[in-house]
Amino acid sequence: MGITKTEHFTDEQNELAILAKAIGHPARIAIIQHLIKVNSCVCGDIVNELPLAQPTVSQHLKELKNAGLIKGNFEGNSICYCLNEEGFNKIKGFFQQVNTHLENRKNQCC
Amino acid sequence: MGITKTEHFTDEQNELAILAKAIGHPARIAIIQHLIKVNSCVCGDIVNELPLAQPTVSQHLKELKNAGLIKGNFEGNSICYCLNEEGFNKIKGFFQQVNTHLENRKNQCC
DNA sequence: TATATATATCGTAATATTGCTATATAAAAA
DNA sequence: TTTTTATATAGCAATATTACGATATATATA
Repeated sequence: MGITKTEHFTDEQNELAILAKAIGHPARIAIIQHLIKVNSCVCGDIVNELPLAQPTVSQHLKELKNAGLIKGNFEGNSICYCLNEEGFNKIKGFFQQVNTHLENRKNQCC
Repeated sequence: MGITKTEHFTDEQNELAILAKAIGHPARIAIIQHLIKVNSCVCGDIVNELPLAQPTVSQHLKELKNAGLIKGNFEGNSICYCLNEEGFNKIKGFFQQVNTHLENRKNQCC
């Protein structure tokens, strides 16, 4: 098929998957890393930073935005982008659970 | 195309993307959550836990294993799965950087 | 050894993703 | 108002992913 059976999973599981999937591309990792470095910048800077055509970058930005991982605001002629806490806070809890688990389990692994 | 230009990104960016992408499916989130809950279990338990056919689950397990997020060891007739610290440790640093950034930036966002 | 049980692989259909060129839109500057 | 600059969208080709039934493999038990 190629179609994910989202209806059989919980909202939380689907939401976490959407967030992780959005992060799961090297171009989008690069965008996030760049925004960490410069705090905020206009779209054009990201286009210059990446080895991809402008429409492709625009598409990646859209996906990050839809997932709630970045925000974009008009700033004169261009659009200023920065990280969106909301999205990252949602995944934070998941990885904290993983870490707590990994720290607490001693040699109970198979 | 449909082909990611991995050669234009750093090894770290590609590695992080592979890990996030592996997590980016509700079935694989469900598998990880189940392993957190029960510490370790055999493949069949996961098949029973998920609303997917056995070959589909097997495929998801393979992807998590290839990404280094779970480990599987023979245990008699069946295979025992548990989380693999290695993979999760690799993403940990990335999210720590994100969190540090989000905490430190005040209203410097656009 | 033969059979049962557990898991993986093959092959395939449906759908999604990636990346591009061409083009549209929208704000700013001339 | 026209032009420039910045970003988004449409449309498309190549490739990847998801899911399944059928089947292979591999260990354990009888």
